[in-house]
Amino acid sequence: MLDRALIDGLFPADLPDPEHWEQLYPARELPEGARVTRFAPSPTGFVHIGGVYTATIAKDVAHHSGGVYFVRIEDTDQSREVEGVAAQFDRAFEYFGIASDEDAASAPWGPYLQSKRELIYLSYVRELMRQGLAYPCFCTREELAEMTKRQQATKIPTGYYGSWARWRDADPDEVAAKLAAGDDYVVRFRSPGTEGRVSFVDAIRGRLEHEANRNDVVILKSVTQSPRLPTYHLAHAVDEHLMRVNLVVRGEEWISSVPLHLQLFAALGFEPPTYAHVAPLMKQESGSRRKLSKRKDPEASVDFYVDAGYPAPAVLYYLRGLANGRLAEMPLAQALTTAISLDECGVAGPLVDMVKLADISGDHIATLSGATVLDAVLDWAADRDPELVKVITTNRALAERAIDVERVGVENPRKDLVRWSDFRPVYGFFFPELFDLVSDPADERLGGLDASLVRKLAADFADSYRYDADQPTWFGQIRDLAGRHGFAPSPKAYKQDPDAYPGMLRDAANVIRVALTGSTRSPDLHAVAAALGEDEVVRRVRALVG
RNA sequence: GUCCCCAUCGUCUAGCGGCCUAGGACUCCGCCCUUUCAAGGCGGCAGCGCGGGUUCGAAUCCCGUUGGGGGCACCA
Repeated sequence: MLDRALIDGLFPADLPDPEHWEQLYPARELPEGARVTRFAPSPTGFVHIGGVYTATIAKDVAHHSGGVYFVRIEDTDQSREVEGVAAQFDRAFEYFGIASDEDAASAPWGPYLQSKRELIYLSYVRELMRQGLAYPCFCTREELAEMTKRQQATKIPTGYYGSWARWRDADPDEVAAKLAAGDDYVVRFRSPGTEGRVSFVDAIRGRLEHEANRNDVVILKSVTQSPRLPTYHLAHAVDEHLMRVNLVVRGEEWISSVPLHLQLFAALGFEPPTYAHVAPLMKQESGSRRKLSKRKDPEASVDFYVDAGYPAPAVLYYLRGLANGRLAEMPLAQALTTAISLDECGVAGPLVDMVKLADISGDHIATLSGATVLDAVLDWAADRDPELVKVITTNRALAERAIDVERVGVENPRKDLVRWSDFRPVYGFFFPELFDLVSDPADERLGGLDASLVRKLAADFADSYRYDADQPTWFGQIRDLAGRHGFAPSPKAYKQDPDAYPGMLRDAANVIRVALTGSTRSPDLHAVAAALGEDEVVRRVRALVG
């Protein structure tokens, strides 16, 4: 056992004892059964959609149990830290409704940034060392790498344990000498056991069993760093305890660490939290599947959803459905307020399905009022498409007429908007400033009709065009036009003798549609013509005449 | 290498020993509605990885196997 004075000499003289922190951070006064959960992202400048998924579950469970959810930034690896992430986090968390319930100004359990908790960790590391439950290790990274290589070569478990634990029971004099010489070191946890198995109950998976931890893991990083920070493992135990977390919702990749964490909680004299390990979001890749990757998959980042303008409720609804299949069967509004249940969470690791998300999103937008959609589009476009913002605001009345086509006063609104970024390609044609005239009669959107026929058709339409408020009368013009130019009077007639006609009514109507909208898919033509006005309709169709 | 987790239509899933000739949703396909594009309605294709048990009876329980995923860092 190391000399107490020697140990204390490694830490600031005025470092408080654990008792100090215990008193500083009171137990939370919450109703029976209340869950205190947390979301603990590391500030790498990237918010993973899987983080939103896990945080949504954590926050939901906390709130439905009368408890609290908070965000704690895990910035113990300063080398990975990225500038300006705080603002980025705030935006993303706000957008997806996973912002923290409390912060250092509103609650006494902070700081919520691990790098600001240095002294707390140090108190506990010193305490562990005083009790002989932790010790300094002077192995260099090179020595450690060499050790791992030898272990792999002899096919024995890798790690710092047993006879491989060079400094675990080193001669105190040797340790003192190294320390006196100012050698660099880390502090390792003295793992109590190398044998047996541990068993614990996971709130999602039920009883889990695992080989006990045998490794003397690093709990405090190199002394050359400032601030001198702990590893995740120690910070986890200390923070969950002091911040009075009683339910840890985290990714499945942590299951293997539970035996270690349980040892740490025991060594520290803490009550361990309940764990809930969530299955990771997956991505299909040529036959097999893998975890959604930050590097390879754009849809792994929340920015992808925000930038494309997927409405947050749609994304959240999709994610909640992934967590609890039962919620996917409910209407969106209900699913968003119904509690997620941990024991109903899937354990397999679902593939994120962008097609399904698109369906959900389209359905959701279809339920929104035109004004709501417009406001959301404006909001989305604010710093992404200034031109669109300008056009919409200067033509607000037209924009409203456009968005209301087949949305207001119909039983089944059309679902042509999946993301806010769709507004421009889908509704942009309503605005002359955003519309490119279709002037090539051989344009492929025209469906391969003979160019001279297209010209004649367009000229005839433009010459005879008259706006009529009555839809059947208005559309009658196109029907008559088609008839005059030899198009089949009915689909049936066309099918009987395709060679006798240039096409069907739909083909003729398509020419007008493309001329007016630039697309083969558009809202009802009569409504479009009404919104555009007679002059603009004629101008667009005449462009095709050449 | 070793430890752990997982396994129902292409995808998300329901199913927790007989209500299962396996239900729903998305995709896809067909039909209907429609003077045009959508939307909508109806219908269809498609699944319990494999092998052993247990049981009167297994998608459901057990074992094995295969396949997939993850951990084994002074990253979280």
